[in-house]
Order: sequence, then C-alpha cells, then structure tokens
Amino acid sequence: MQWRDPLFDPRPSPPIPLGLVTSQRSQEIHFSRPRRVIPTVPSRKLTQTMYRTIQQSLTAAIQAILASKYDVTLASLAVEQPPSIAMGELALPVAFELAKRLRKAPRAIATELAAELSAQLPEGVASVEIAGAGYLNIRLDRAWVARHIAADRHAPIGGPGFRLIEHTSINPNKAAHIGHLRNAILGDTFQRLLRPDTYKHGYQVGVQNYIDNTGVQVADVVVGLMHLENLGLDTVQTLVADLAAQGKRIDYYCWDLYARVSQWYTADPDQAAERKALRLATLHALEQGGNEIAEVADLIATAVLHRHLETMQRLGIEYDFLPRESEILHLHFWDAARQLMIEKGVLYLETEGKNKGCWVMRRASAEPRHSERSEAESRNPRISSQDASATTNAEAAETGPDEDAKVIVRSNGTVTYVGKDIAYHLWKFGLLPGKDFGYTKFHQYPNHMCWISTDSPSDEHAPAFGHADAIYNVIDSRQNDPQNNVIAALRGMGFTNEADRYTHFSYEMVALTPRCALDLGYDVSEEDQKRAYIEVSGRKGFGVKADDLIDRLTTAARTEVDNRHPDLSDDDRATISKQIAVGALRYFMLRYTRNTVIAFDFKDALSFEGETGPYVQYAIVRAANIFRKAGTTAEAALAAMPTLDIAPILNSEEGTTLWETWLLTSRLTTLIEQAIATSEPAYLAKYAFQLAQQFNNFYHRHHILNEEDATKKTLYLATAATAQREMTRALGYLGIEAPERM
RNA sequence: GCGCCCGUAGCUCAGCUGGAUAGAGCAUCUGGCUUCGAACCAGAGGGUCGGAGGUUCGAGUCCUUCCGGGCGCACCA
Repeated sequence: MQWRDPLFDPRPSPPIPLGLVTSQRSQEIHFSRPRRVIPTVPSRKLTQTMYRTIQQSLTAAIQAILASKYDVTLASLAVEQPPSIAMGELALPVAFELAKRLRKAPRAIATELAAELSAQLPEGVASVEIAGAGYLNIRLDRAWVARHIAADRHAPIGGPGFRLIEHTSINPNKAAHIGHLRNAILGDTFQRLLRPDTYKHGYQVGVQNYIDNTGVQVADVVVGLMHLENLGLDTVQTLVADLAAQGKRIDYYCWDLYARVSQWYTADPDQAAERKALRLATLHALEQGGNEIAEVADLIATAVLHRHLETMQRLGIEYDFLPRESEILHLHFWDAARQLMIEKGVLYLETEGKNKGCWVMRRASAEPRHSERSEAESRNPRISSQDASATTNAEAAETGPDEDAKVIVRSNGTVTYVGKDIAYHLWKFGLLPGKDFGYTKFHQYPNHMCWISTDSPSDEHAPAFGHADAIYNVIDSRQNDPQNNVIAALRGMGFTNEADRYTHFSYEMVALTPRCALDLGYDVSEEDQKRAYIEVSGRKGFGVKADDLIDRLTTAARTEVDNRHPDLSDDDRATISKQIAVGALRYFMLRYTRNTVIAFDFKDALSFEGETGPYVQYAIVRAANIFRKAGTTAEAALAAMPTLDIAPILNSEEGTTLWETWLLTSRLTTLIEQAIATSEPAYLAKYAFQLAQQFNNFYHRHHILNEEDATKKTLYLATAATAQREMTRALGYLGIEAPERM
C-alpha cells in the first residue's frame, strides 16, 4: 500500500489565475465566457509548497548522486509510503530500478545512496535509512511539518478555464428515483471539487441539467393525461393546481400514470398498433410545438421539473442552467451542426445498402487508431499485425457501404437523438456558428439564479453559457456507445482538443436487491429472485422514489435525535435530522466507485454506523464538544503551535498516534487532485472516513481535557483542531454538513 | 457475434503511477461507558485476490487465454 501526497507531488502545479478567485458563488463570474487569463505565479507559492519542496530537493539530490556516482539519469523517481509509520514517512524504491542496470545488489546501491544523501539532508527531512531488500526510507522532521500543517499551508488546486458539468438530466415525466440520485450526487460532488472556494482557486464551473422535454417519455405521459384520463389543456391545469393544493407531488402522480400508459400500449393486442400510432403522433405534435398537445406537455414537464429541483435542493444540489431539447429543435441547432459536419466530411449520404437514403457517420469502433496501436506494439512485440487488419476508411469505401455506420439523419429527413446531441455538444464547446440559446430566469436559489433556455430573446443581464474548455457528462454507463459517437464526431471534425477534454463521467446503475423489491410489495418473478439485483424501471413504475428515501432517512434520524436530545428545540432537532439524513444518503451514494453496481437495500442505506456519513459527522461533533467544554477555540489551539516544544512529544513512542493524525490531515489536497484527475469522488469519501477513524482512535487514546501537562494538552487540542478542520472540509466537498450536535 | 464493465474475507466494498505482512464496514465472538457523549473504541476468527499461462528483481494491479455475471450494440427516443 502506498499513497501519494500532493505536498510531495513532483508534478508542477498548474498556474493559478489569482484574479478569478471568488469565495462566494456569483453567477456573473462563473458563467461568463472563458476569460483567457495570463497565468501568474502566486507569490505565496514558496510557502504553500513547502512539502512539495521537500520531495523536489530529495529527488534532485538523488538524481545528482546518480549522475555523479553512476553516470545514470532516471526519467522519474517513484516515491511511496512505507507499510508502517515506524519505518518512516517516505520510501524510495530507486535502488531496485538500478539493480539490473548497475549489476549490483539493490541493498548495496541503497547503502551507497543513503550515505551520500545523509551528508546533506534537505530541509524538513530528519534522516535516511535502508530497509527491506533495498528501500531508502525517509523520516521527516515531525515538528517542522506539523507546524506547517497547523498554519494551513497546502498545495494549490485549480487552474484557468471554464468547465461545464452536465448531470441529473431526468426525463420530466416522472418522479426522480434512487438511480437519478446517484447521478445528481456524483455530479454535484464533482462540481464542488472543481469550483473556486475559500480553500482552493479551483476552476470556473457551470452546472447544467439537460431537460428532454420533447421526448417520447413526456409524450407517453401526455397520452396518459389526454387519452386515459381524457383531460385537455384546461383540465390538466386544474389537475396540477389541485394536486398542489392538496400537497400532493405531481411527479408521483406521473410516476403511476407513466407506468399505466406503458402497460396500456400493449395490453390489448388488437389495439396495439393504433395506440403506438397515437404515441408517435403525440410525439410529433410535441416536437412541432404550437399546439394543444405541446402545451399540455410543456405544462406537465415544467411542473415535474420544478419538483425535481425541489427534490435535489433537499440534498443541497443546485443548477446554473437548464437547456431544453425544445430549444435545440426550435432554434435549429441541428441545421448548423449538419452543415458543419458535412463541411468537415464526417457526415455523408449513404447511397447503397440498408442505410440507403440516410445521412450517416462512421462509428467510433471503426476508426483506425494508429497511435494506440503503434504504442501497444512498441511496448509488446507479441501484439503485432493481426489486429492491424481493421478496416480503414479507404478500404471501406472500396468494399461497399459501411453497414455499421451510425444513422444521423433518417431517410425521412428527421434527425436522430445522436444528431441532436452532437449539435448540443458543439454548442457546449462554442463550436456551433451563429447559434445560442435564449436565457430566462427559472428558479431562485438562496444565493444564485437558475436559468432555463427559451426560444425568445434572452432576459436582460442574462449570463452567457457554453464556450467550455472542458466538459463532464454525468451519464450512466448504458449510454457508453452514444457518448462515444458524439466524441467520435468531434474528433472526426478535427476538434481533437475538445474531444480530449470531453469526459463521459460514466457510472453504473443503482438496482434493487430482490429482497428490497419484495419488501416494497412488487411482484418479483422466480427468475429475478435468484439474481443479485434487479434493474429499476420507470416504465414499469419499479423503483424507490428519491423523496420517499429522503423522507425515510429523515424520519429514522429524527427518532435517534429525539432520543438523544429531548432538550433541544423542535426546529433544531429537525435541522439536525435533515443533516444526518443527507449525510447518510450522500455518503452512501459516494462510497462506491463509479463502475460498481449499487444493489440497493434499505438496511444499508438507512445505517448511521460504520462507514457512513453520520460516522464522520459524529467525529466532527465530538471535536467541537471538546472546544466547547474546554472554553477555547480551534483557532487558538492552532495559533499556539509555533511556540510549543512539540518535537519530543511527536517523536516519542506515544506520540505516534498524534503524528499519524497530523500526517493524514495533510492529505486533503492530494485526495482532491486525485478525485478530479480520475473523476472519482469515492476517493474523497473514503478519505473522510479514514480521517474520522484516525481521529476517533486519537480521541480514545488521549483524554484531552484531563491532560495535566500544558504542552501536551495544547498539542492535543491542536490535533483535534486540525482534524476537525480537514474533516469538515472533506465533508463539505461531499455536500455534507456537520451538525452542531448529534 | 462485437464492444464496455464486474469477479478480492460469510455479506457489501476499497486497494491510485506495478512495491515491503492484501485492507475497511457489516455480521459473529470477547472486552471497554461515574470520563471531551458508546451514532464510539480495542481485540479475535475469517483470503488458492474466478482459473491457467506470460512479462518483471517484484503482479490483486500489466499482457494473453478461458470461465462466470451484468450492460450496450435500431432509420426507437
């Protein structure tokens, strides 16, 4: 096991545009067109990157020794973490790499290197030792490092540029379910990692929630309203108003109706064809716009959309802009995209074969990938020319039509979903000539406005969206192929830079365990009961609705809070319960890595113990309680650090737990960088938990308030303070608040 | 048939650029509340990392192949 610390990261840090730093969310700045900022080096760099400096001087020293003593240079030097803190803080396996080249035993090389290095130790390094078969283990100056952590020196994160995150994107025809929650929580957490805040410079960020308000799913609910319920525009209006007046959720109503309609289509074999035709006619009317069907659709889709925003707001999830498919259609984004694609030669009219009469695009998989192949071959000669026989474009043209090509425009002249998506993504990158949405206000959050697209002129002072430097699409893994098609289109058009900065933030679905499905009262076939999990289905009305889950979590938390804090006011208990519920839910969705299928079970999701959000929240509350009882503050404890003689304590046997706690608190920047680089928020969730575990361990080992030695007591308080600070930050990025008490 | 993902402790999952004795949580068992709150901590048992080859000083991690499971491969949207 090893880990990397950004403080020791050899990579150069990206330039920071100091001028863009804002501590508060401000729509004027966040959504402005990309500001090309001339990178400047922050003046604080020298002090902020002290730890990185340790490593740099360390590796530089070793390189110098290698060059002078053995006449070799290494491209990079690996730096690892020893298995136990007792062996040091850093481990260099450099001797292993050199063993063969120098025809010398690793341990002998390590011995020579250690001798040379010990003669001139870099600042912050206490000693060098040889360990195992030839590791160079480095011990740090614990007091020196701890003081820098206490002063909150940390490596900078972020850079210039505008990054667009698309997440949630629920069809506005039914209630959000647990699968949508995973999507929204992943996207929202990632957005928090990127965005500027008081801890980091970050990147400029825009959060978009794409609304497919003219799709077949909305059409289905419209069919239900108009043909199953026999409602018209006015009576649908009444229905929406009535449900609102009764405090009923319109999205729940649609959830049931959608399932009924889906069944109704095929319920009577004699009428199946007729009903399918009705469905199609409804869809076309809806796409066309300017008719009663479209108005009903807009009414219901907008009402459901408002509910989705409410649901997500319960979890602290907010959006900046809601682009709708209706505007992509009505503002003719596709026409501009089509012209561009033809100009760039990626879209062509098929004149033969099964796709005759369609405008098609070659699939991503059919593209020759020269660079990848040559790289693989150079690494491993055994992978050679067999797979180089993949058909090239030229060959395909000679051997007939590409039957595997993706149809973008149907033979009847209508554009497919992928076509619309290509147009939308060209717009995201500012590559769609002459096209932009109209923008109008839609929903007011406490601190900012959420805008929605319109085909009318924009509101005054509407911000500009689009023109992103990089984009992240939080879309489940089942849409892998369609996403790759869009990326392939960009690449094919020569927008390679954009294609490289297009991240399909893919994740696996949330399914139900058979037991959970049975508990909810669903019919589960014998076959399904044998499976590990069952896919949720909006069409079948099969799943756990997001609001139901939040309600259950809140109720469960409330029971606990009522038992523990009968003295607190009703409002306070409600607030704490909500914070715990959100903490449990968000952590649950974030603790799994993206491509793990979550088999949902209430037992796991409703747990507040073990590896959960509330566990971390509880650790923070404990730390806060110490300062309350001690009559001092975390800030005061940290401020006292420079004056304390802490080296003897940290270097002692009993100081190891303390030191481990300090070391772990310093890794937040690493984890954030790692989570961003890999698009994997789970790493941060894991870290928050480990930090809480480490703190709890320290908490039980040292009784702070009873400590009689004044120096020790202050050091203990500072340890609690730094742990509390970093746990709170880590949870903040996960979108989880720390309650006052719990 | 093709593409992508997964297979690690009884269960649910981590394991980043290949590194030292493969880790958590849950469950089970044992111990710890008159303490800064036990939504906690300490300890125990539990592993052929799906199988087989290969590369490497070193493989859960990289390559090949096989097995098992999931998802996706429409002129639907």
